[in-house]
Amino acid sequence: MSSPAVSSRDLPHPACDEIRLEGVLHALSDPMRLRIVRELAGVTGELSCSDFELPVTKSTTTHHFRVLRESGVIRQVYRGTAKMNGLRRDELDELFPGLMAALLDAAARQAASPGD
Amino acid sequence: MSSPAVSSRDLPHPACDEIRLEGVLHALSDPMRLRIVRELAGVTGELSCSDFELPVTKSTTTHHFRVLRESGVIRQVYRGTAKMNGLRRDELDELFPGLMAALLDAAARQAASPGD
DNA sequence: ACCGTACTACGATGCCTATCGTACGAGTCG
DNA sequence: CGACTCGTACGATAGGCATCGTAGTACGGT
Repeated sequence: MSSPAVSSRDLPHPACDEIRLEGVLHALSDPMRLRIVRELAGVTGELSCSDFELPVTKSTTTHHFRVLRESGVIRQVYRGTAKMNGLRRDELDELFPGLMAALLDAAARQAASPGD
Repeated sequence: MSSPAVSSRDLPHPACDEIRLEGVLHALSDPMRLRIVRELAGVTGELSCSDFELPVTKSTTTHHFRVLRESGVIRQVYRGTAKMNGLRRDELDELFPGLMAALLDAAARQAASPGD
């Protein structure tokens, strides 16, 4: 099968009105998580956790994805053995218009700056 | 005297190219500091540390202002016994265009939302 | 010189968190 | 069923941090 069905085990996500700006900023203030979010923003579909090549162990990776999900930045769903991740872009844009765009642009600028 | 001179004791500030996005986000991910920044953004001039009425002790207030300064979000200068604080808005705008505007707008929306 | 105000320095405390390793559960494929 | 992959859970560890209280420094005014 090329596209396994969504598994029954689903994960808790905060509702839109439970997403706190402080939580989002805290989630993005970690270099590893900012990197994950930038990568997610750069593709159209979803990415599995193992699509990321991060310089940390799998346990730590799991931890970072959970922080992102619990802060409301990403949405996660099981598809087979894989756990697919997607930015909650639409919801965040409605909650905080222009914020994600400005953040992603800022991250891109910093990554392109000579100091990097 | 209505406007005492700037004191000789000056404080270390990061240069523009030393300001890290992660550091700025971390600084703003604390409710107390976000509140300080929002207040600073709402006035034209500078504010002394004691102009803020925060529900923490002065030691803790000092700590928060230092975090904001060391992350590059605010500029601090002694004027007499007072320590004046101002947003580094121009520099941040050049570094990360639109970021502060989006952040302040997001904070304002959250503060105006029913959940608050 | 003295006092009061504004802010700091330092130590303590309790909590949070980024990281790891190992052991385990869920699903897919042979 | 059995092997393999993906991701989780749990415990440990080390470091960071928000908070406080107390003692101290710098400056301005009397």
